[in-house]
Amino acid sequence: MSDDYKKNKKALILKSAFECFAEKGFQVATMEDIVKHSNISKGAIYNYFSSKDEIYIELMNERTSESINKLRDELGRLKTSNEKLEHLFNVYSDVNKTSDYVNATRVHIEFWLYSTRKDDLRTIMISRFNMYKDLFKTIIDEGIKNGEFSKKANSEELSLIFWGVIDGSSLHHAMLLELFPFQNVITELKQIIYLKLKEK
Amino acid sequence: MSDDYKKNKKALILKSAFECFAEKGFQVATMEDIVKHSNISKGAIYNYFSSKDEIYIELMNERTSESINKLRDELGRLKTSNEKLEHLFNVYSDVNKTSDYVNATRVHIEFWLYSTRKDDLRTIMISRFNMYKDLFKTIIDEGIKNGEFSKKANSEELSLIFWGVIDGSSLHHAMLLELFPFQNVITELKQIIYLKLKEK
Amino acid sequence: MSDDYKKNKKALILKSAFECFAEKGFQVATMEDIVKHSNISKGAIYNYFSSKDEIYIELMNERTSESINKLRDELGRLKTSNEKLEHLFNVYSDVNKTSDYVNATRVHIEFWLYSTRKDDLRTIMISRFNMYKDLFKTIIDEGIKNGEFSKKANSEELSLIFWGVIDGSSLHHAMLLELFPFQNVITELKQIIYLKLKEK
Amino acid sequence: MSDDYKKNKKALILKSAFECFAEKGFQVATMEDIVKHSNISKGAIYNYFSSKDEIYIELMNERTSESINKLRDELGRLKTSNEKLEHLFNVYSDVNKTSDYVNATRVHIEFWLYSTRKDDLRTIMISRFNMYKDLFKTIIDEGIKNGEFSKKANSEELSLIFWGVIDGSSLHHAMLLELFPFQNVITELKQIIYLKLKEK
DNA sequence: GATGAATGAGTATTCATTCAT
DNA sequence: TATGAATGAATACTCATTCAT
Repeated sequence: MSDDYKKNKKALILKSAFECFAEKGFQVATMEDIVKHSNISKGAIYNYFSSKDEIYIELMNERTSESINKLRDELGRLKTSNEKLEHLFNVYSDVNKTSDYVNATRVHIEFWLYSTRKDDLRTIMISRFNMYKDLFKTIIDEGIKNGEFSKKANSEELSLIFWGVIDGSSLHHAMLLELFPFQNVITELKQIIYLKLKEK
Repeated sequence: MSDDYKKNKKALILKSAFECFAEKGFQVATMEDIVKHSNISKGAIYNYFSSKDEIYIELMNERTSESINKLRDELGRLKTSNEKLEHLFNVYSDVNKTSDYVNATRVHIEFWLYSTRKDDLRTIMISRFNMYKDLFKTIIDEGIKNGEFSKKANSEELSLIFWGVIDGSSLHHAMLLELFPFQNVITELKQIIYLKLKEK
Repeated sequence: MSDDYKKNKKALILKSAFECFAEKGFQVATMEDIVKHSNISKGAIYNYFSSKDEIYIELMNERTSESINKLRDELGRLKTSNEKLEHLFNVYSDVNKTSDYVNATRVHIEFWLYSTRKDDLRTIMISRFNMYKDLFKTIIDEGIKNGEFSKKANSEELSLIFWGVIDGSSLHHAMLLELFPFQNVITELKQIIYLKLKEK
Repeated sequence: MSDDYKKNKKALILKSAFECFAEKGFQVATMEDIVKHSNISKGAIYNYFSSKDEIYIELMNERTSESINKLRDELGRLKTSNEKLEHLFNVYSDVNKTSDYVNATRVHIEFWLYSTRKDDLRTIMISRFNMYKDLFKTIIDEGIKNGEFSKKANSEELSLIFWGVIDGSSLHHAMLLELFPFQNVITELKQIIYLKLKEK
């Protein structure tokens, strides 16, 4: 079979797995669920992945890489630090409307907790986290350097605040759904962060 | 047996359960784990709780009630909105030093995700969330009313930002441990929120 | 404590046990059920009976002895074989109206099956069965001897038919309840048995 | 795997289950017993049946259907009401010699009691009972119509007596085994029923 | 004697993984 | 490669019995 065929099949399995994990949670979703959802036999799945854990890990790997690459790509196309920062806020301001985002939140946070207890994963997740952190931090640092932002801004902490709000609010949003004014929160967050960035 | 005896036993079981859930997660921790950890027999545990789920729910109920009551109590003793807000920041600025807090985070967030999928729990958790939200919001609203804070402040969104950072950063902290500068983040958060609260 | 007190308590326990076994069956009813139903503590019950099995066996012992003694007593007061036979038919013709009888049937037949698998009980139950069989058989034999019944009657087989119908119909009745015309069956049985008994 | 293979496997499991239930009773026999007796793994059994209860119910369904179909088939081949009735008596006169019959009795009567307490099963069992009842009753009714039997015969009650003796005696036989003269009882029953059927 | 909390072996059921076809 | 039947260790929960008070 061609490599393409295999890649496709793997992708199909991962997609199904994601949907099953989103619906029930990783622990509760069974291989049988994935079999039914994907219409791929149990044996076939085990030809591509050696365990349920591996599916989980590979799935999250792929999703995170994809998401971070996409972000980097988009940011790379923008010029000013202002534009870049703006873009970051927009991404998360829009994203919440889809019910996909709620599913993604559940799966990602469950995986985050899961990684917390596995040293090999923990290392990976920490470096991933730092990538996200640096994404924001670098924008601020560059903005400071080129005079767009105030020198008083603490890029490290502001970045951690930004990602804290993103993850914390995603968690809250996953529970409250339409009751949670995700967009307003992001807008306000942008405002107060800019108060700091423009502080004299 | 006295009511006190029973209360004590229940508390003992809950404490053990919390520690087991913290170590392995609710789904992975087994009743056998709790038996071994608590030195209380399986049958005895089932005399006090009708299921593993009930242990989980009662455990979280108790912890949340306790925590929110404690907060309210402490805030009730303070006079100005400034003092109250300050207190809230301090609570979460200090709390992170204990490894207990990491455990608590893991268990609480896992329960949060768990509740996301059970309608009866979801209702409860939403009202709990609103209590926390209102705790912060009320301080701001009162501060605005009595002139301590700027009228430009959006109490609702600021509250959601505050709790977003608390929960999001707790999650990040649970992974990064001492690598995560929890205190600095809170300090910075306080600063930028105050920028808004003091805005003219 | 007086012997009377003890006897009373035992009787109370047995009564409760019977009602629990009737409701759920011996295997399904728990000691806890008996505790709740009797308002006698678990420990107390074990002071009077050494096991659930013992309760069952003693309960059935008592009920069977009582029932057979009552029958013998009533029959002893009657003179002719005709009267005696008539009485026997009447007893079972009336008995079915009470819902108590359905309960008794369930418990007795379950115990009968249970005894089937325990050699010590089996011996006892066989001798019990023979007592019932002889009760009917003796009436016929005496009736033949004193000329009330035809010499062609096979007392042994007629007795077995009688008790077969009683037990079989009780079983059917326990399922069909008011749909089962117990009384009609007994009446018809009496008729055809009398056809034989009066055969020339 | 072919449908035949599956049917076979199911039959194998049911056969094993029947033997285990016969030996120990449904409640006492464990899934582990069936596993050992059948040499089929626990998981495999659960691939074919969703619970121990389902095994029980499907087992009894099958056995009853089979038995009633066989009876109907055999009776259908016979012409006169006399021949048909004769056949029915013969079936139960012969059947008792096998130890299989004792096992069947135990399992069937335990299931009868069990159904007594489950409304869905009760409905089914009542209709099953009526099939058996009608089998006998119809023979009598036809015999009356075509002049083979006396008009004085009450087909309904005679049928209930017949099945009462069959079930009651089977129960007695299950306890007394070779001590119970099953054949003689049936012979005598036939005689007295015929006395009625030939009554002028 | 009475109480009811504690014990822990026993039970039905699930599910990740394997493997013959 | 794909299939899905088979495996069996693992798990939540039950309940007869014991025993400290």
